[in-house]
Amino acid sequence: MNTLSEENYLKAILRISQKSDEKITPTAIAEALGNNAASVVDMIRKLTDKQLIEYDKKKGVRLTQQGLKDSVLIIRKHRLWEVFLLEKLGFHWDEIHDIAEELEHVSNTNLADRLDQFLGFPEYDPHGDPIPKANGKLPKTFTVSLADVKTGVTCKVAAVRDTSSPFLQYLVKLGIGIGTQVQVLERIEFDQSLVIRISEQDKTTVSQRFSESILIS
Amino acid sequence: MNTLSEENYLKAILRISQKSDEKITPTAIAEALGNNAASVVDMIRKLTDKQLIEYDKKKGVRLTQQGLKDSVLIIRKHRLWEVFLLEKLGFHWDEIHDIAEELEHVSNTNLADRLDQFLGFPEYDPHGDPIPKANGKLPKTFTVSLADVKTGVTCKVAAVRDTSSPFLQYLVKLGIGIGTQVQVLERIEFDQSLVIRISEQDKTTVSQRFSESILIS
DNA sequence: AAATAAAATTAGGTATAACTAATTTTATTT
DNA sequence: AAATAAAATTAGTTATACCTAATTTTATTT
Repeated sequence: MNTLSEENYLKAILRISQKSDEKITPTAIAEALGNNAASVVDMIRKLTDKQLIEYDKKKGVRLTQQGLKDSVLIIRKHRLWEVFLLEKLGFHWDEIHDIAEELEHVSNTNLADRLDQFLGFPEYDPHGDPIPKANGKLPKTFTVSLADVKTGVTCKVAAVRDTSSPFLQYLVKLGIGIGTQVQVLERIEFDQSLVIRISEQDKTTVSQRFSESILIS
Repeated sequence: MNTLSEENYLKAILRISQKSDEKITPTAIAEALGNNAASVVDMIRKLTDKQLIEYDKKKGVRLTQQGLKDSVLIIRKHRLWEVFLLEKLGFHWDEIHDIAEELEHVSNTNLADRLDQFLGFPEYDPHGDPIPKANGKLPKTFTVSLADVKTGVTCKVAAVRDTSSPFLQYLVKLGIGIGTQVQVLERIEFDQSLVIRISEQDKTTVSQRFSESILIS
């Protein structure tokens, strides 16, 4: 079994690898976890010894088969618990991430599968992220962000790239949730901010960083 | 906030205080947690500094108001999660304790109350133990054990004092659950074992240790 | 290619929470 | 009351997982 820290490293490595295809450096992991790079080097050694990752200066950090399996399970549990917290317990969008960060480490073998069944085998979590199946397979993921949508086009919010409270609270304030229709009205060249229409509401302007955090379908 | 270890100590202290009125010694805590007495002395200092307990060689260890509040909340979470695991996820009687040991440490402020509501404000957990209310109050507890029942009397199983897998699996095998009718047919003087009738079944003999672990109403 | 900057690594240190072994204190026998 | 046993405590050690500071390696400029 893996410790809490080990699990958090595995999860971070998986998330980084999903975000881009660049090689995963100790610095990137340090940044993702808010840890010192020296600590990361320690943990890389530990995870390598446990055969959960492989590390090569040229290729960076890679998950082994076992490491991938373990980290996908953590993500699976995280997202299932998020569905549970929102749908069953009535928590708000911006509260569930932090609680799921703790719940994901509860370690019983059957827990994820039973929870999955109890929830009716959901495919996406409340942020639109795909929930890995029991066999490790992922439903299809959305990768086009609102920032890449052409002017005039109307699309639907499919997922969010940022699960932090401030971001999600801002979305609530704007009236944006998963499935909300958004039309891109104008792109301001100066700073790539977007003028958008959210469902039937008045126009709003949002920053580039904001539009990059919204994935659409 | 309290660490995982601190929480486990608080919980152990509460449980010991509920079991008997004798003073709580470092040795008793060490035994309950399976730790070395020296470790317990360290932790007593820490919890005293945090004003969660008071320690006096004469009076032993006592929970302060805050310590009591914290430890009751842990027990509350533990027992609520047990109900969830059994009723909602379909885990068996003997599986839920260990999972709840992990779940009880998840720390969101509203989690226990929301879970409580979701479960319909249950009063007892699947082992018959009373679930502390949000205000810290306990439903009435059963304290008479099967070992104290007079010969000939029929009673109902209200709770179990032991939540270990082997014990619970034995209960399942015998056909005993919370609410099961049990009649005491004979008490063997030699070793205080009991001959009992479980609902309508044939007679069985059970040991003293066994009958002491069953609380009745 | 040399100089500089950035990244990775090593060395050594800290806090937590456990441990063993030795000692002191308290309780129980004789 | 002295002897013995048990309990509590202290002193010192270990593993985990982090840290800072210094050094080495690698990458980027000039």
